[in-house]
Amino acid sequence: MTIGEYLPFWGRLSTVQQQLLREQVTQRTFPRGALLHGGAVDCIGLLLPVSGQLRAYILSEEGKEITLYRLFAGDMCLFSASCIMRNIQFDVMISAQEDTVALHIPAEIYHGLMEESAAVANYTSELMAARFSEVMWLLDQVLNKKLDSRLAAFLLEESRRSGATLTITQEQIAHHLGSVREVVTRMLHYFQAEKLVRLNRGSLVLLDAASLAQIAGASLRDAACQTQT
Amino acid sequence: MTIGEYLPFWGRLSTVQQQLLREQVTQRTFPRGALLHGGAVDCIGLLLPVSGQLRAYILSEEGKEITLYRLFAGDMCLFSASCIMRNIQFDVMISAQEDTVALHIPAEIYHGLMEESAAVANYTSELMAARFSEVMWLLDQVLNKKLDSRLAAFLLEESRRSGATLTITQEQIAHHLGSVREVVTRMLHYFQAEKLVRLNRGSLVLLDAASLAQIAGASLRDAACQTQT
DNA sequence: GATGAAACGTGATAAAGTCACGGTAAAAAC
DNA sequence: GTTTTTACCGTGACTTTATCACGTTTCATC
Repeated sequence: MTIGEYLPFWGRLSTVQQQLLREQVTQRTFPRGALLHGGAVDCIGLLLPVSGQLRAYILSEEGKEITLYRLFAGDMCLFSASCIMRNIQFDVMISAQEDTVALHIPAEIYHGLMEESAAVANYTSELMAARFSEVMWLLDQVLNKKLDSRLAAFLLEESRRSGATLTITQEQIAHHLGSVREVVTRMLHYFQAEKLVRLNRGSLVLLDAASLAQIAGASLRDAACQTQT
Repeated sequence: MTIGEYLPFWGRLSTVQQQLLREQVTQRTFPRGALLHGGAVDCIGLLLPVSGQLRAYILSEEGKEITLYRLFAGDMCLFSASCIMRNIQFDVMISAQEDTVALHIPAEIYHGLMEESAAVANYTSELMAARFSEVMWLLDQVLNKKLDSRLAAFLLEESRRSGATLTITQEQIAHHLGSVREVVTRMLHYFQAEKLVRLNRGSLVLLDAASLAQIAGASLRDAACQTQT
């Protein structure tokens, strides 16, 4: 696996810069559940997931979580580079949702490239704009949508990746949505009463995706938006 | 007023680029309440407020608003440039809170500079990071803070600019906070009962800033953060 | 099979948003 | 200068979501 394929600006780097990256980029693996960034964990540089899944989220003092966005193979993880960005002082947590392999670019290296190369700097802008866009979408959801539609949309999005059976606890769902377990439990039971899902311990099965999609309404991002970097 | 003073990257531009800006940048004035961007209003390029105040906010289908951030003299308004940024597809509204004078850089000009100059591209990144940071702070507030502390913090921040008497309607306050008038009304009456404020039609007076600050708690950004660009 | 932890269930209460009014003061119209 | 209109404010009833405080079930492990 060559580095260049993961970096859109590769072709616009000098051979010296390309050589520098080839020497400095390393591959790292993170076990499911590992915390990659946030809290006490220091700045580690930039990450490019090759396989697996990373999750960016914020964590309140009381332990409430909400997922900001998730990163899959090929997406670039900017916030592991928050040290690069002064002006970013909020604390985003990033953890591996599955066993994840990622390419690692040390922060100083990337920072140096940004200074030298307009292509790299512009790529960084676009990347940040993409993440910003996702967070704005989230803010709109939190403020203006009801939880049942957000929950239905979440279930449908998950099932796009893993099929009708989702292996996830109700507490994890609540953490994704920025809600709490009790509320998710009650709502899932309402869904079950309507024969939209079947609940098990630690998993659930979607029975009626069409009705869920109707409840989800505008909270459901279409598949096209998902793949955007 | 020279353009260069408003643009940190001015010194790192070529004389040709500087000349281009001098020719293309114009001064515009917007009356209080004018909508500068969002909804049907098209992309206008980049704005640099010289005096006055701009407000960026989102608007739900039902008409609920929340302020994302505000821009004062010297801040650069990125989102009027969302056409520059593909990847930004959410709809941020920007309106003049007061009569506002701003320098205007046409979108194509700025876009061209970003392509050519790493300094401009990096400045754009930093700017976006700063806005992103503000929105993340807001998201945290919305999710994790109670409305009384957010309201108290808002009143204190406003009074920093305009003194103890705030000329603002309860509905406007609600729009800043992403809440609704009724809730703000009830909470303000609670504050009045506690002798923290005195309410009038279309205005209110802060009576006990210290107690308000205590209610505001962690929702109150300190003055240092305010001036950051 | 006992034990402990993780996951789930549920009722009571509180905070905030929604709905539907109605009142009052200020501004505009005549 | 009154009348009319509009913007702003007040309030009760109800819904949604969060919080608190438990209890129950399932599962792995000794």
